[in-house]
Amino acid sequence: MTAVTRRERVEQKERAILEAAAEAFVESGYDGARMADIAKRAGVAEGTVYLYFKTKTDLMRAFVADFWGDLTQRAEQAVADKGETFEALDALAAMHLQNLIERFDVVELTQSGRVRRGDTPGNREFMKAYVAVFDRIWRRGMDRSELIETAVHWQARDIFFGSLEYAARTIRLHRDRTQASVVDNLIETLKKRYAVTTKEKPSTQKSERLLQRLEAAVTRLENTSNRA
Amino acid sequence: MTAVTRRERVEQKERAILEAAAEAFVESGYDGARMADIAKRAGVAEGTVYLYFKTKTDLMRAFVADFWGDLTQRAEQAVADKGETFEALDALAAMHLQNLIERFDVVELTQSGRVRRGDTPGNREFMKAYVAVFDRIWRRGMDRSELIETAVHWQARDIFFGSLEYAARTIRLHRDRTQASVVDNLIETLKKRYAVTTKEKPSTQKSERLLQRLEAAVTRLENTSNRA
Amino acid sequence: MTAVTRRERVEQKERAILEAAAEAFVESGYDGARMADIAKRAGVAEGTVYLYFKTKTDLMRAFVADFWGDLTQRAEQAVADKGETFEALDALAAMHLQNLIERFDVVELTQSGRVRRGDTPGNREFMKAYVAVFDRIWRRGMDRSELIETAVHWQARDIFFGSLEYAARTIRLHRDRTQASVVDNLIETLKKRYAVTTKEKPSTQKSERLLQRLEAAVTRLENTSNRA
Amino acid sequence: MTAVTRRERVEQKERAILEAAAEAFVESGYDGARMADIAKRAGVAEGTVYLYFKTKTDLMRAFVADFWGDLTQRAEQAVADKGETFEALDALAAMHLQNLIERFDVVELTQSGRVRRGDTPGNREFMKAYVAVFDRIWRRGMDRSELIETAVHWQARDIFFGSLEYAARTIRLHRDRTQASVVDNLIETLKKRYAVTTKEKPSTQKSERLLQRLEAAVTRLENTSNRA
DNA sequence: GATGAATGAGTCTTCATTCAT
DNA sequence: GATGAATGAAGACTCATTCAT
Repeated sequence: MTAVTRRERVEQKERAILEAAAEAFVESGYDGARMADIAKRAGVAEGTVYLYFKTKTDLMRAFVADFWGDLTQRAEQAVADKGETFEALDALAAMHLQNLIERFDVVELTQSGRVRRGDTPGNREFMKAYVAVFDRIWRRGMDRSELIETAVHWQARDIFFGSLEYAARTIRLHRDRTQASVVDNLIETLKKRYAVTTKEKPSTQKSERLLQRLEAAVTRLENTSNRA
Repeated sequence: MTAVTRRERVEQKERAILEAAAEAFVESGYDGARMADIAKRAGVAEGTVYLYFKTKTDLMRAFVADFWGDLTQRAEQAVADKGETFEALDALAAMHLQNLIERFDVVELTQSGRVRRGDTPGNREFMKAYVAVFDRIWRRGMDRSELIETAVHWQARDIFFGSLEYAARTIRLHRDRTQASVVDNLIETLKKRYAVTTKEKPSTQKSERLLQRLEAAVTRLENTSNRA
Repeated sequence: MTAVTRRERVEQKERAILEAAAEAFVESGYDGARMADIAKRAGVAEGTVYLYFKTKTDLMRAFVADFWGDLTQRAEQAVADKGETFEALDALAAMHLQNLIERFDVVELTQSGRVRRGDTPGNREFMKAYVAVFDRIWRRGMDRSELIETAVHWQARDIFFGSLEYAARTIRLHRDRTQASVVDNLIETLKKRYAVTTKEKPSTQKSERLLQRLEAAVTRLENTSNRA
Repeated sequence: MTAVTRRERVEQKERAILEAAAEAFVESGYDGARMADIAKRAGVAEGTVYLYFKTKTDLMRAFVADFWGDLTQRAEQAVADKGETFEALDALAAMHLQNLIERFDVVELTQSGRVRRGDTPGNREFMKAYVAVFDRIWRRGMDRSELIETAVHWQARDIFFGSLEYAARTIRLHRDRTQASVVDNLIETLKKRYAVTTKEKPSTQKSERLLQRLEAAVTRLENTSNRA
């Protein structure tokens, strides 16, 4: 009944395995998960799993890709209709925090650089796509001059994702902390730091820009001498 | 020179094993690490490891405790002589980021709540002691009215540690980003959000700081070129 | 010839493992036997053994059950067509002694209540089924009045099995002793003690019966006072 | 205080180890017993055990020898003052059964031909000395013509020891069976088979014996009820 | 003689992967 | 394509025995 064409049937089975893998990996981590268990959960024979995924590592990779792809899509939707920069960031933050909390295990499993032996070189790729959602908002904010000119893109990004991730961790332990307050505070903080206030004196801005250039130069110097 | 009393020798061996374990765990994670390998690295027989640590899990536990204890101590020292709140936070941030970058693997391994199967219930305990260093600074800042009254302690903490952690991750991938700039930006951000404003022009402070860095960088350059 | 259906092949392999285990256990005892060795003897890989028996203990259990089941069956057959009590006992004794001598190691291994660590709780169960063969003969002998009324069932049983077991042990050491002579002597002894002789004066019988009742009463008394 | 001469101190330590070994072996069997545990129980260092016994096997051997030596001595004492053959056998049987029941684990451990790997080739030797007590009685019985001329020595011995051993096993499981009744029945059986009949009414003897037991039981009862 | 820390060979067991059906 | 029985390498842990102090 469900699925008729050969192609559909294949995809359906692949999906089943992937979902089974997700469960197993999240429950027990990469090493803890058993292929036999995954097969059973997916309702297929052990050997069958290997028809779809060459190795356990491969299955892990696929699972991670799948997960982040899904997340990215959701993030993009959440942001789609937001016009103003901080409004969009607010929406993204809310969505992200929600995702982090809901699927914390996966995120953790996924991004811990080296999911120990499931060596998934390329995990980062999927996360990049996700992070790109933020980047787009930010760039547009700069274009629209809703963000101060001296804002350093990646620094803001670190604060954005870093804070949320950490918050997700603590929120799980302290159920009295609300997601909303975390998001509000983060946005407020970013605003205070990066939003363009019309009152700001241009002269300040100018010297600030100069400082910024100096900063870049010094950083380059530091790196140069460090490497030497 | 190399230990004489029985007690010293025992402690020395325990330390050797712990260090070997650290290496192995960091390199390969809990599951990936091999007891045989740890023993070899420590220069003892396999069975000997079990004289000091009842099980692999136990060894992991000891390693984690050891690591965080050390980190905490270092953080406390770094902060000890700092009076003003943001000065102290600056020092702590610098130290923390340094630690994170240097021993990123361990931190990751350690704090990913569930190092899968090495189940180290109580890891959080060690981190708590570490986080307490921040808490003390913050509370004093409130007492001294250097922080705005509406500041929410834990939110600030999330931003502080979250940003640094995330930054550590990205810095490892983008060598052109400096630790100093990350710290500067974070402190600046926190100030903008939580500092009680005293009219003082912030740019002055900042440029001063930059001058210091510039001086240091140039000095290094001079040394480098002298050597070449 | 050598099995065709899947089911047959599986059973064949299980049997092979069980037989290999029997050999190993008998040769070296529970602790002495090596799973690797059993696997090799059975012509399968080490892991395969674990597909059929969850653990070494489990394998031991199966082996013991198997062995006694087989023995019981053989004993029942041997006795099947014997009518008169002592004739049946003779057949059983011959069969039992034969079994004991042939598979002495197993019996010893098996019944030494505590095969140390192969802890086979329930071994006794299998032996019970075996002993039941004797019991049936004895009860019928009582019913048919071929045994004196005062005969105590379990005492006779102890002599029967005890003598044979011990004899099996000594026969193995002194090859000049024949099984037949042992069985003959045992049956003769039991006859002298428990067979109904028509010549016996009724008066004697009567007093004997009285003594028997007294005996029972005393035994009860002894137990009572012991327990108190 | 206890033990002064060097020799005494040594023997005392050896005894301590032997006793510790006995405990361990009986509790856990040969393979189950740990040398470290034995050392601890004996209150000496692990290495010390090896100063007294070359190997674990050796220790086992010594323990077995010790055990049977003691048993033999007790059996000889029990029999010492008995004149008539069956009287002596009765005493020996009672003593033996008592021993078997009390120290069943050891006997089992000891005599199970191959205490698996503790390979004690020579265990039999110790048992031989024990069995010799029976042999002496029997031979004297033949000399005195208290036993029929056709009696086969070893067959009688098998029945004697075999029955008692088996009975010991069952008695442990059925506490309502008394040792006395087992011994009585065994002696009665042997008499019926091997005693030279002297017309004397056996019932008399038996009833006499029963009277003794009755008296003893009643006495115990009296004491019991007094206490209550 | 005594100690007990150190050794390392030897065990059971697991599990990713293969392959005959 | 699917199955699942079979494989066997690998790993944590134990414990009799040794030996430097």
